[in-house]
Amino acid sequence: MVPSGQEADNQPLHVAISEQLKAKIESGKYEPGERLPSEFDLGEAFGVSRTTVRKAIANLIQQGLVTTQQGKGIFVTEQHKITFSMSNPLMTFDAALRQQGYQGRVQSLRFQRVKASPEISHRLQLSTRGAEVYWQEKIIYADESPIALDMVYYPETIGKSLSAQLQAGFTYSTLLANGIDLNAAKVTLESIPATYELSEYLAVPLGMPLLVFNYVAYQGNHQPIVCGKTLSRSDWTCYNAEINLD
Amino acid sequence: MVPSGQEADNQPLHVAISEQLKAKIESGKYEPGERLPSEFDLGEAFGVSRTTVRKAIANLIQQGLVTTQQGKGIFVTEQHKITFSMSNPLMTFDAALRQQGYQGRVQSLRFQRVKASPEISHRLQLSTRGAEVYWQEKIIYADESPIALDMVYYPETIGKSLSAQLQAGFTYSTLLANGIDLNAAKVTLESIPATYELSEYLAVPLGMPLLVFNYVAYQGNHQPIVCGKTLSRSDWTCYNAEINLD
DNA sequence: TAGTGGTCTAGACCACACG
DNA sequence: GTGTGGTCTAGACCACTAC
Repeated sequence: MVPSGQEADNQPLHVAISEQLKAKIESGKYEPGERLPSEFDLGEAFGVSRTTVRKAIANLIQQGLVTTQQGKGIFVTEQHKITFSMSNPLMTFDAALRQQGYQGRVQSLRFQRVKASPEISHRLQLSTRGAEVYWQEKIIYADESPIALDMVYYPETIGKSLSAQLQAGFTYSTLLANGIDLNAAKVTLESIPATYELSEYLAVPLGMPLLVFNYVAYQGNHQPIVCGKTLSRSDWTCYNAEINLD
Repeated sequence: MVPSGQEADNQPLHVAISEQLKAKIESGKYEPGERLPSEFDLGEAFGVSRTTVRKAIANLIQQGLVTTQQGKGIFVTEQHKITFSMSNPLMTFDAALRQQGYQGRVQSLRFQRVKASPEISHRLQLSTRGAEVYWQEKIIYADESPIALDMVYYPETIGKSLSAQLQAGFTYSTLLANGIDLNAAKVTLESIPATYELSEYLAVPLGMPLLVFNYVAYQGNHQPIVCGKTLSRSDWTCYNAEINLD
């Protein structure tokens, strides 16, 4: 009883419906930003219950094709993509944003002195046991959209002396402006689905992919200056690199 | 009427339930690989309908914490993570797999001569219009798990002469074994949610994050030898790099 | 006030796994 | 056969948005 005749059979109804809607989105029949018919209307159009329509919409949300707004409707996702160079680790965020036509801004959620965990001690090569570090969490915005959550650890001396500036601006710019030149880094990149907590910070649906950029950055003399991780919305961000094995 | 007393209020029931289950998983009360109670039993335990339990389980699936198997049950996800070095682009897959204790294997889905698209022509720096290239799609396995889908384009001469070997093995190993030495690459890394098609190839739920490793690899003389993209399960894979700006 | 998506229920039937 | 997750229904109420 697939209504608007289509598709191979023995496919669940909600899949058939979401695939039909997906085709309309990808072919441009529903344009980015456009509102889809309401769940009720879609149910009537396809001859199914609202529950089934909602499952179909959930499929589209998981694929990042639409978002929903309570009281307003279902909207086709608009595309953005900002590329960050791995050759100048994360800290180029502000320059990269500016260069690609966005206004960058940070919102500091937390900036406090804490006892370094063994892992952080190791990454920052702190020799004294139980040394203190500064721990910052901040949200990075491109224009008005939150696109990344940055969790950073600074050695005590740096965090203390640059406290005010680090809370107001971007990490790399602040360090550079104070004569601290980073010229090496060890990084890893992976991806995780957004938890509830992260989905609220970054205004994404539960489970949406986030890129995790894990880094330790060093000064010329191999002294670690900062480490941390940047969790960024994968629908907004991309990393690139040029590799030479010579 | 939140049953097993807990949590702030005005949180949806399905969220409260999934967060409780999540806590039990992360604290180890449900161990990796272990089966959770059935949907029916969970519904009784929490005093909610099966629909609500299913929504809670869906939340956990989206966060990568559990997987379901029809007829069998709900199981806590087991953790794996294989790290690939970006300094030796994608092609080190087999060496990296072996080194980290997995048996690597490829399954070729397609290997055929096609007319190069403008994009591929550009990436491979093909001068003649409408040149032909070899297009390969293959699935990469770690032991018995599919972990990546590799889509590769080779210039005609290479694809033709190494046809049999490229279909049977890993790209980099095959090229190296034939005296083709890659020593530079341009790469980008991003992440996307799995579509239906990809979720079937890689045996993951719809929407699970996939890492997209996009690459063009060059021979010493700056000649592009191969380009393509590797879509890998983000729960299995991680990329790292060491960066020097000296 | 009307329309939208968000939550939740109770119940039905199906497909698959296992003994 | 029994138990499991997968699909689907019909209907209720709530929260939010807009007019």
